[in-house]
Amino acid sequence: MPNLVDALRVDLCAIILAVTDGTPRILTIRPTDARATVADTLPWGPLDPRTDRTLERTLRSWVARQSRLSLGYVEQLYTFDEGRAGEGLRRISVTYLALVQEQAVSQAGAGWRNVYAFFPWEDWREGRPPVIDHAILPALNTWLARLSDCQQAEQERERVEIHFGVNGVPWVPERVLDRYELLYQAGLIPEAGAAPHPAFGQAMALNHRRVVATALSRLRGKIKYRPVVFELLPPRFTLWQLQQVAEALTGMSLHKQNFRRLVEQGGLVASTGAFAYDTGGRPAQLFRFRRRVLRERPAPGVGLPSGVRDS
Amino acid sequence: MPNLVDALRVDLCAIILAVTDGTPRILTIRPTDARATVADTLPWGPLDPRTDRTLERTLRSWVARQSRLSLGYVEQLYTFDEGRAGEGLRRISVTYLALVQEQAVSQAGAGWRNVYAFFPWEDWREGRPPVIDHAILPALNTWLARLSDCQQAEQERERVEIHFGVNGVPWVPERVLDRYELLYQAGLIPEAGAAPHPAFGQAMALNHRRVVATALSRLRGKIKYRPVVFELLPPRFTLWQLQQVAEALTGMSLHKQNFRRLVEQGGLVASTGAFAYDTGGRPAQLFRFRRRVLRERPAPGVGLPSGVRDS
DNA sequence: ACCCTTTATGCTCAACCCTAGTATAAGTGA
DNA sequence: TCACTTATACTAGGGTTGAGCATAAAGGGT
Repeated sequence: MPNLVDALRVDLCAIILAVTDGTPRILTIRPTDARATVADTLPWGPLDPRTDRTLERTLRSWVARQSRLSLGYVEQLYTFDEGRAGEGLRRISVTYLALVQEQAVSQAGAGWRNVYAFFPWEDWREGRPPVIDHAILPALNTWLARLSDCQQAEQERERVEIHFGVNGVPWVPERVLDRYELLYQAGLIPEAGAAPHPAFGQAMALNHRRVVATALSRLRGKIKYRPVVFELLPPRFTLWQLQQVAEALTGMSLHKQNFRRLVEQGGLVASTGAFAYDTGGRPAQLFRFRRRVLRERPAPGVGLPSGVRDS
Repeated sequence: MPNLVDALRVDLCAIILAVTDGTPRILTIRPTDARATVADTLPWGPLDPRTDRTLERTLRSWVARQSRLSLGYVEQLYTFDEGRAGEGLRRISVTYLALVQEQAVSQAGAGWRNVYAFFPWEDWREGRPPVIDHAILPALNTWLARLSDCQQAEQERERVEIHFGVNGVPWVPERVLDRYELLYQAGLIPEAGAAPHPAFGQAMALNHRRVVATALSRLRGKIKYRPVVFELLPPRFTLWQLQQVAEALTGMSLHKQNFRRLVEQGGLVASTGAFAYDTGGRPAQLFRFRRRVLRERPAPGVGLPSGVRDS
């Protein structure tokens, strides 16, 4: 039996998400390597198998070291096999998703980046992004046309339809990862180091863009049955703030009155009695998250996006 | 910087699930170690970082070696930190969930075990399992009573209520893992090697029972928005077979007529024109899964259990 | 004071879906 | 034939959702 404990490293990688002013942002680290055009990375670091206590704790400490952030809500996302790097080192990376309220980061190189800069086709809040019809679908179609195997081409065409909402297929926000992988297989995702493409989004180092896609997929799914949005909000918030966060994550606009009815009748929030006066119009009640809802309802979440836009 | 590539091993672990005659079963391996009362394990094996190509491929080959099964549908489940074993070896295990149709396994030691033998409190198909009120809640209550810190006791009491459906809180099938962890923390889960407890279920080796709990949680959640059940069925099936599989997984009985309407109107199945005559009554149409539903609906799944029982 | 703009919030109607049944169809075996 | 079993059709009532109209309450300008 070969020696299995050599040439193997486990890395921990964090995607830290916040929503400010209706923009979902992730924390990135710009490597201080001044040589080439280095792409941003997510905060990450290796596990020391002898001294580190748990995976999550190690992750937190790497994040603290690289960004001085202390994380609250954290969940494990996915474990990627990175294959063998140059000198034969096998890398496995375990990724985590953290939700925080955006805060200034003083650490050099660390900063917040708009998620939709990496996935321009995912933001439907202003309607179907033109980039889909102008750039993405044409590129996918030429890729399909070049496929020689007819049967496979048909299958891939179906994937395009399903994931990008063509021919009457509805757009499904959660399919972020499927869309990313489709574009990747079609050779349309610029590699790290390449110039950012206005239609296909900014690059990141390593496979970090895939990690972000995984996170967004998971989050868009989870928001519907778990009250995770509240991790991104201050303790007291207006319903409009809540809605903006939900919209920022799902990339969809929601009907304001119905959203209000949903969260209020759903018992997700309770009024604090206080008001916010800086709304520009009538003052808005300040609400707080009602933890008790967890007892009352099986799957409390904020309304699923039906693609409706506020007038 | 310390040498990080020593004393670390990544294991791959599979939970392989099938449903036969309304019983959900998992594939277990009985170690051939004849010494002590060895508990069953799931199929697993270490990753060889130098020769193995991908995590999933390695997993498949371990399963094939230990049970001669060849897996179809496989998804990654969770990555566990197993801590340091005796001699300082740090173990990480990446677990996968596979869905198959049950088939005979000839390999020595391999066999199928009823999932609910490990989690007797999770099967509500015959109504609320008596074991909850007779054994589990009393044991949890004495545990709560012993907690000294009053505030923590209140929090833990709330967890019990939420997860076990006390005081009008609805029973939520997906919370399998939460319930397992609660019982574990309360010291009520027998360790591997202990005699199986009729109320708290059979033991498994290592943390494998936690892995199974994780899998069941995931599956019960996923069944509602993804057509995963069909992986467990033959290509042609009756609606009653389909319902039995759904019930076996969720642990809930469903209203037959409504279930039929749901899957039929939902476009999940299509009639094949053939009939099954061995039903004991009127012959039943044979259906097949309608793959095209993936195009039409955002989240096609089989109806959520509302705890209704067929008369 | 009055009007206009802005945002928050209340309310309604119709379409749709789900729940819990009742009723009927089509086999089997006595 | 009847009794029994399972499959399948249909329906009445309640709840939820989608979409829009209407009103409330602030600020600013005149």
